[in-house]
Amino acid sequence: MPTRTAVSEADYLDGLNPEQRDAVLTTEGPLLVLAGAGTGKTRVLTTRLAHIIRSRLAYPSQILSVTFTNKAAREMRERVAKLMGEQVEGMPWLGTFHSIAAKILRIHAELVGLKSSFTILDTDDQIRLLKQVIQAAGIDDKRWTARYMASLIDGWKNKGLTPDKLTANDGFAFAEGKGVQIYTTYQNRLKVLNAADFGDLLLHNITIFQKHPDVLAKYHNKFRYLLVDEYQDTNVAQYLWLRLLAQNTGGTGAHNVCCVGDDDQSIYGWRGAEVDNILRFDQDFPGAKVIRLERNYRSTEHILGAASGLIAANKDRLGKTLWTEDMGGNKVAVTGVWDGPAEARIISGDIENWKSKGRSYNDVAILVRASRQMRNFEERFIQLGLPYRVIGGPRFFERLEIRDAHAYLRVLRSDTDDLAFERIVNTPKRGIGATSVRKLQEAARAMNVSIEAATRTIVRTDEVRGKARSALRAFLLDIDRWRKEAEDAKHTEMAERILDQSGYTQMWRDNKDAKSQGRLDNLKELINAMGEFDTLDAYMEHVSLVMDVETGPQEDEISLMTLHSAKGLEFPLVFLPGWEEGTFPSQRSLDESGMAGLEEERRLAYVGITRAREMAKIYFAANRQLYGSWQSSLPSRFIDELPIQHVDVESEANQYNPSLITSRLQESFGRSFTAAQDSGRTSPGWQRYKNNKDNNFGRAPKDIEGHAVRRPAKGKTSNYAVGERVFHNKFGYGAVKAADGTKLTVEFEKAGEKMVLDGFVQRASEV
DNA sequence: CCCACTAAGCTTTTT
DNA sequence: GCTTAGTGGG
Repeated sequence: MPTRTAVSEADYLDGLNPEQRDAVLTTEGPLLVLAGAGTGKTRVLTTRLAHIIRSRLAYPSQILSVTFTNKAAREMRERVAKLMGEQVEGMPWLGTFHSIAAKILRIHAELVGLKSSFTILDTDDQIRLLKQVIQAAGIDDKRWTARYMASLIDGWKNKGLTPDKLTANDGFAFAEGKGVQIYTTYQNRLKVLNAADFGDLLLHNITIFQKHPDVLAKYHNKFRYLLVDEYQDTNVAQYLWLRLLAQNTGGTGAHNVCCVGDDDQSIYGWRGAEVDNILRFDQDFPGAKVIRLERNYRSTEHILGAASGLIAANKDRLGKTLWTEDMGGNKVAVTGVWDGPAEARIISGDIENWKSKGRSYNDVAILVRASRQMRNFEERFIQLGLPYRVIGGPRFFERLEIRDAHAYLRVLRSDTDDLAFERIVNTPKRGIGATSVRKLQEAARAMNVSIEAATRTIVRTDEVRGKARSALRAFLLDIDRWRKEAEDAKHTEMAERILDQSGYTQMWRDNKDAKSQGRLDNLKELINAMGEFDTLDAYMEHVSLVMDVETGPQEDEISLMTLHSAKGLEFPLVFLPGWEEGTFPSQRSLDESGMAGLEEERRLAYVGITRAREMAKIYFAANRQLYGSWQSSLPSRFIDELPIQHVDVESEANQYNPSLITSRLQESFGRSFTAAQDSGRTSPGWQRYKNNKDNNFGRAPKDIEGHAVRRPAKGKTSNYAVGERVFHNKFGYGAVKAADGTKLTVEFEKAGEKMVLDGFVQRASEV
């Protein structure tokens, strides 16, 4: 047992403000740290860990610290190590919810009917397995797709509901009343396969803790302190798991649990996160201390003021008042533009301007609501030759070729991994068709053995004939040989050999698709990634839980990402395009979740603005192309909610019809729009592009000047008369009710009354 | 077994 | 409008 020693000269506390210091030093009892954006949350977390260890309140191995992402866990580990110097032992219980749950489950797997060597299924495996279960149940698999059922089951697991707990719930309302049956069968299949999906990791932990108090007591004794990052993002299962562990830390009946989070940055409600968890903290842990970190070290007064004013419109929040000593600076700029391409032109121009002042591209981020909005920017950047990187998007380990390669490695490791075997038995094509595979599955079921075992039997009968039979025989021989060779050869060497000898790499070499070369490169990269681990087992555990790959050294590049991926990051200059009703707040979010959805969208807006250190620029377009067709759009309500004293409003010169936004914006801001210069055709990058006639950028400059087609004639009044019947691409047919310049009020037959620009309608008679 | 056509659907993302 | 998954014909 470590003994408590007073720390006289605690240099690691230097430079902390009073609240931060309080959060570090309040080690005993439940503590909620409400850490606003940019208030030094990670610093507090890591210093607190260092403090607990340095003061000998606990050994590193007695502290449980959970995060959501591997990135956060990695960062925390690195920063604690830095604070502690070299002599610190590792922190074995610092990791993501899932990696820690997996670690615990491997120890007690048999208590839930698994073996310690269980495999962790990814979403892809999960869906393929569910497909089989749904088909076996004789349910309409068009109406109840495997993907949909997987999301239902995930949802139940996120709520901590095992099949038996679900019956009291609404499990019968799905899949022709067989929702519970599907779920139960799926869970049984997982058990037979000795596998767990991501949701199971937590759920099995909860089951074990609830049914085996002796096991739980062991962890109570082990963990003296609990630390949770991003508490606002926890779902019910994570909450239950935590509650169970927190009941009795150090075996003393204490609740030494410290949760850190920000209710205003809860943006994952759609994947099961419960803001309620953080709002309710002091009820869950009576006597909890709450510390607010409100001093912001990131942004200027105006950025903070704009963000705070916006988030104040939310009702469900604990409330914080962020402040900064960084007074002055630029106001948040709000700019109206004509359409998406114009938005990309203007922002690109701004970025070139920034660069020409000696600042770097790395300082700049463009944060969008939905990834489809990235396209305009990418096209423009490519034209101008501006360097950029897209953050997020499809991840390395989720790629088809990587999953196939992993399936080969899984078969190498285990002769009972049915899902992996099925995946590669005919990849590359060996002439083993769906019929043959079905026979193998049926045989396996009948004999109650794995598919590989069933295959070994069946190739000696006449059940499978001809090419399929010889191919299966050859495949089994390959597998046997690989397993034998793997006893001596290095795992990277084996992987190369298997991919080669199975014909898998050849398959991609023969494929004429443009993506094939990239896939081959990825396979090489995979071997590299494997080389960083000593054994195949170590590598496989890593990939199943750490679905990301270390990013290499940074070039000087503009960052392009979604608002969601931007959480936790900061940039001197932040662009926030697409602030239009329907796009942001997202219509779908509003339709599906109503007021709660709107509040989450608003929190997303808050996250966006608070990423900026020096300058935040918001844009809205009058016209937006959605699902192929153009539609006119209105500025986001969030723009109206920005406090006027922190905002500057401007509009793209001669492009955004100011009368369209008068009602909303000029009233709120009480002033006219100033003009934003569209440097689209004068910027240095555009000059470069124009001078390089031979450039091969794919898109004709049509997009760059092409919007003129749609622009209503300037200074003219509308050609449409009141009462005239018109057609609109999105809203359909309607009658003109009023005309104000080029702005028409139309009563549409289906869509009701809308205000549209006359450039968007045609005479009904001319359609 | 492969390719070509059609239909559908279409935020956000981690593990 | 564009991608992806599923189907049907050759």
